[in-house]
Amino acid sequence: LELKPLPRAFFDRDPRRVARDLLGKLLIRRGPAEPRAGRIVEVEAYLAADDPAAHAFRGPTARNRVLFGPPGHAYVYFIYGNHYCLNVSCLGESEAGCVLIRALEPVSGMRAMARARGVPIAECTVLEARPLALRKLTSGPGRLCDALGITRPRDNGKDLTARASDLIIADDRFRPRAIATTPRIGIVKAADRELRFVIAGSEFLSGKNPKPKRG
DNA sequence: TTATAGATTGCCT
DNA sequence: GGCAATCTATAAT
Repeated sequence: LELKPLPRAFFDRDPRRVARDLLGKLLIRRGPAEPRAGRIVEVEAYLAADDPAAHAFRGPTARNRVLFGPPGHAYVYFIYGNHYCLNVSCLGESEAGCVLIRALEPVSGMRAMARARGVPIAECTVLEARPLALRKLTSGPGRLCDALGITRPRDNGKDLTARASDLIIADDRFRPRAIATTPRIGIVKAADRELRFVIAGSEFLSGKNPKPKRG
């Protein structure tokens, strides 16, 4: 995958617009071996201003300082004592919006993903078992970080738009047919706002039985 | 200084 | 469907 990262200007926009436009893009972990990559099928926007659910809502802290820096950088945080989640910062220093990457459709490096996730590799290579098995790799914000080896110590603050970065988001010209919106998942504050965006009908959304509304 | 809730997941019944 | 795991940021003492 010899794709260029998305430019910084892509992320220097309202998080809702960035979120919608990130659907269909590729999240790529480069390394010495085959790249691990997945197509973004589910995201959530966090607005910071007037968004009590956003980590940036109460201003900058040691944990969220990346959000108050330039756009296009990785904000990785640790949650529930077990999992990392990946966000991309949007807008500049004065507006700390971001987009949470919640699910990918595996595209490349599935063997390495399976290894990283502790899923039997055979399950991901036997054709019949694939759809179900592949869901275990990157369908969920914690899972996709596991699969791509994304951690806070390693990746927080990383510039996702840098050519030399080992973690980038790229456009391979894929365009989603239909996009749906729903309320964000797993939050209680501002739970009514429809800031979750998914590729309608994708088999790789988070959750057990995803049924997004049309939007 | 101590308590609690959290942008989750996987295993249990 | 229910709940434990397991750490940390933030609230409460």
